[in-house]
Amino acid sequence: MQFIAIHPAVTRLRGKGITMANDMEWLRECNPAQKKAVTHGDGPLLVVAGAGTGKTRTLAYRVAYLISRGVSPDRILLLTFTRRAAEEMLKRASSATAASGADVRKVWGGTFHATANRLLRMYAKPVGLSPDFTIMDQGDAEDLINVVRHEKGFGKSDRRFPRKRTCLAIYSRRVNGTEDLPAVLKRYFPWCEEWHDELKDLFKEYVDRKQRHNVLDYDDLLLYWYYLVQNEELGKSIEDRFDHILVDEYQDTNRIQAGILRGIRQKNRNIMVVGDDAQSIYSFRSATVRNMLDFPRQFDGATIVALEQNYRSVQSILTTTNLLISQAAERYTKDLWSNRPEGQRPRLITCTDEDSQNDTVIAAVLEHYEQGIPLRKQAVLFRASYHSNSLELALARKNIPFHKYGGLRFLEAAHIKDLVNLLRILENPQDQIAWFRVTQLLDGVGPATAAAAFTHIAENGFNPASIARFHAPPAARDGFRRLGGLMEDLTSGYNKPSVEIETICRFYLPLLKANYENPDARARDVTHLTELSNRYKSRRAFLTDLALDPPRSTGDLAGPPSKDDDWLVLSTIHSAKGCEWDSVYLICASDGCLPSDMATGSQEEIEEELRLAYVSMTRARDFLYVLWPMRYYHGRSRMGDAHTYSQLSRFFTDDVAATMDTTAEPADTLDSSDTPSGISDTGIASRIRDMWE
DNA sequence: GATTAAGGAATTTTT
DNA sequence: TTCCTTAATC
Repeated sequence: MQFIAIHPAVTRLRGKGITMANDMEWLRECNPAQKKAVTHGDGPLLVVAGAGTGKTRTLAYRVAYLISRGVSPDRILLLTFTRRAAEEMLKRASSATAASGADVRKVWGGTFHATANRLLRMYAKPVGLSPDFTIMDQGDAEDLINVVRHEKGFGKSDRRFPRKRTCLAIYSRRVNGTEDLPAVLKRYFPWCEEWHDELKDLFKEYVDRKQRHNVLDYDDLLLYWYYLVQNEELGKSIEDRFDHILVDEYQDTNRIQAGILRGIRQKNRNIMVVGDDAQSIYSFRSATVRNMLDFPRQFDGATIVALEQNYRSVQSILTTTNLLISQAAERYTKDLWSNRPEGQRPRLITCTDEDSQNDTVIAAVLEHYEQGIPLRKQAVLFRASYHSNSLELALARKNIPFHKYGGLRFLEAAHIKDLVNLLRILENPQDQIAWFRVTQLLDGVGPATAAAAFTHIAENGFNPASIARFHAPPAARDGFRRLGGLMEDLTSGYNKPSVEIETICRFYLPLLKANYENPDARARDVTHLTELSNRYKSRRAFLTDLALDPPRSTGDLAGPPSKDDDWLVLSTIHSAKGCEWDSVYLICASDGCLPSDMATGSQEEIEEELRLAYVSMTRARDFLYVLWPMRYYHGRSRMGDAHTYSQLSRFFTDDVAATMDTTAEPADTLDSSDTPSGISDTGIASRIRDMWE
């Protein structure tokens, strides 16, 4: 025991260049390229890591290596795409360095946004923020934009003003990229160009409003951090905190993020970035692979290491995915290879319609389950959240438990927002959006009364309890009295967040029953939120985590699934990033879904869709199924059978399909039951279309 | 004048 | 299923 305790000091004394053979047993798990990255000395390092090449392992061991070389854990900054990814890496680093007694938990690990939050609270004063700022999620930001938009009277004309979501997207593009507003509009939102002046006005007021109300949106977290490090003194202070900076998923960072890194790596050039240009799928968030490509220029003398051995997939899957991604015009990473056996060829399955697609997926999932692959090692992936709607119903009918990741999340449900906004009022009574939302829950209160109520609050020094004295219109008086009572209860003393939520529930649950449909399911969500809050000591930490690292999955529809703690994973491709499963089912692989009809405007957009297909298929270890329905039903089935015919995604060219086993599901309707099996798409339709190209 | 109910439209991906 | 406008009602 004592030996272990003095061990870190001993290793530090040994200095550089001497390996600690016993310590680094785990280095043997690395292949030569990984080892080169892990044991890299000082200076910038770019790791180009293809899918499944052991990126997590490399980053984790790099952290472990640095610590075993005497770097203090709290002087390491590990930036990842999700908090889960950071936790996973630190867990592995922790077991590798267990003997040294170093506390890996002290590593600064997390997303850019979470790190920004932590730093901005420390440096709030010099940045001009109050340290108790609250963070708006996307929905809040949209609401604030909406309020300003209505105040300004935009949208009153005969031409339709952009929707609030679009407004925020434009704003976000503008601040995260390098283009000015006219350029952003022209390039990404051409149909909004006529609104340039109004939008500019809107954004000006939006920014002003955020600052006055002491709230930050997601973009602000990065922006304030960026401007913080532009200040020479403060930038240096942050630079000095970190001996080493490691960045994961570098292909999905934007210009601001790269600027932040440059700002805190002026003198100290110890920075390692890891990425794969073939997996860049976040350009809608202004991410650009240019960051990766420009890295060697921005950090002179950078060492470049490429990881090309894939440990994840069987060779036959790689054959298909390599061929698929080779269609990309711009590509810098090489083909991947694997030592794993040939394995089962990926299957390309044509289904008559969505129902048949659902049946096929479920049958295959169950078959693999019978063979011993638990449900949680199988995943159904899709381009857009709603693509899984009918599958979710089918799974629920068959009592197959599932969790869905991505898309509409827990936090975006109206009733959860209500509760969170009640908490947010307590945390930051200047938060206008929170007040708007909460007061409009009351009977007889609309935008006008809500605005008057907020003015009242502002005039009373933002004291929440003062809402009780607000002169409400008769119809709303009772509601305001009860809200006032609640605020008095809540501000009368300190309580844990979970206690506050319970108090709030006594006020809120009756409103929930009155205002929403299926109140029972929603009440269950409320209970779930209460349980979540139990883990937190402070309200601020709870709210911050909800905004920056929201609960990601919903498993509601399938009833209480956790019976045996096993569930099928349903996920958007974006949310599947970085994950792997034994068996993967890519559904809705038809043109219009993947590539999405929304993203076929330019060559760049289509290429990003191709990379999405690539990301989804490279998640698979042993089995890969690609399915597409020939027919989609829409409409509520009232109108008979309104449907459209679709085609196989353009990414599955004849060449790609030739590396897969193609099957057409036996049709169960008369009109197509004569289709000979084995023949899917003869390409006739596309040839007919080609005449008009 | 403000609220609410109702009808029609549109619907990517996420920190 | 949510968003947004319009029409009816308090």
